[in-house]
Amino acid sequence: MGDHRAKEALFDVLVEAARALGNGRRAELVDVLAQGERSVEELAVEISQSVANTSQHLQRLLRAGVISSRRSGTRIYYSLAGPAVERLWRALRETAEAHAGELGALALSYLGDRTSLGTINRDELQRRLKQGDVVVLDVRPRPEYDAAHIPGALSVPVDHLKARLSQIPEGRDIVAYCRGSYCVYADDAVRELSDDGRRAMRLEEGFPEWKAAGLPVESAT
Amino acid sequence: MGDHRAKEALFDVLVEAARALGNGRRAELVDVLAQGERSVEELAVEISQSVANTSQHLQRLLRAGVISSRRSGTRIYYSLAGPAVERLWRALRETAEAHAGELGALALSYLGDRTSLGTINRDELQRRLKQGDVVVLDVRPRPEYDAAHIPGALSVPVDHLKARLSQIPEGRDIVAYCRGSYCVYADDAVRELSDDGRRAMRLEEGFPEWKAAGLPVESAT
DNA sequence: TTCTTATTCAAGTAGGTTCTTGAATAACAC
DNA sequence: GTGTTATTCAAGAACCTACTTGAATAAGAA
Repeated sequence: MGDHRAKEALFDVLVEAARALGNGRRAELVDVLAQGERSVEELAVEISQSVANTSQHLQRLLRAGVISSRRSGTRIYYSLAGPAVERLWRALRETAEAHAGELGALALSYLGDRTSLGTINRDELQRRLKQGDVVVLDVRPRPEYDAAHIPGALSVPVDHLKARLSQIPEGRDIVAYCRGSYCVYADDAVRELSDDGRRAMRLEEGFPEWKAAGLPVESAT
Repeated sequence: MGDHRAKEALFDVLVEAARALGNGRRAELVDVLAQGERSVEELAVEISQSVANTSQHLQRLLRAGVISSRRSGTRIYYSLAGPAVERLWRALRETAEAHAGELGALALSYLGDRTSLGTINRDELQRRLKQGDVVVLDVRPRPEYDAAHIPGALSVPVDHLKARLSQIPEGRDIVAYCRGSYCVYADDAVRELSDDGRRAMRLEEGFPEWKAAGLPVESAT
């Protein structure tokens, strides 16, 4: 038994990644980085924080081994450190879901009422993609589409959707997807498409889950 | 887009479980509870903290949905809230391992030099158990063995090992297991058994991983 | 070189966390 | 009822965190 000092030190280190993820803004950063690498300024915009604050959060995540960075000219690009981090972030969301607690009410107030939205899961989408009777829209911001997307998906960031409605092929069902179940972009897109009289539904989860399931992925060279 | 207040609130809640796990003492509690339910006082002893402090940590974990409690007479027993928590705790350890960083040095100082210890993995242990050419020792504290253990394992808590050396069947290899890779009990047992001239090795991971892999489990009564 | 842009650093303030101590409950035995 | 044991609550001291502001680097362009 003995050395409880060394044991404490060991567990204090094991827990560093949890401390890093234990902040809403840093969790938002990880959720965005799960889509692909991004620069500091882009990330600051995504999480609605100052660049200085975002930089400090990123450094905390970096020290904890949750993300890694590379320099390209004057910009620094951050990305998730590896698949263990993706599993960690997923397990965290699942733990929160299992707890229910306030989560339901908060999700409702952020995501709105989802009961009327049609959904489709990964396996079925994959089948219908093979049959070719479906149009897939990637409604995430453009840099995330460029980093990687579902093969054949069209990039239509949700804030450009209204202007580009006419360019979306007709005669087939539309499936919109975004970052994951806590992302509103696909919901908003499905509502807008439905209002326009199109048959639209959202992919149940998001791109990271598609990729993690080992399904095919395409990226802009 | 729209309501970044509601988004912040949502992520703040998603992250509650990470904050709860983001403390070495609470992580130790989770590591013990992964073996089975325990009372407050038992847990306080395990993590070398006062009962009042342990109680406060437990309540924090409870509020975050990481553990659950049941009362039995004058005692309150805590246990992990569900399988998502086990995955969370595992992903956290894996993230720390992938980062390396200080972890290596700290693990060495707490666990000692492991290079000379023989190990065996789950699959091989299961095969040798079927052949019956191996003695399995559960060297965790007794309440953890009582909660659940590998079928056929003998309970020999590591601090009783010296006194019970003579009771361990001879002529077969010995495999000791405990809580997991960051638990020293099996290491200490293997060293002691080797010093006594027995052929001994440790199970690579611990009981929770055995159980999570869907392998058979046995419990007292 | 100087200018520009992206990022990081440093210092300060408001608020949160951890552990301690001693008192308060809650269930049970007598 | 009283006494006993297990657990929780409350208040306080030392320390850590999150965000702000303004200055400092570092790479590249002119």
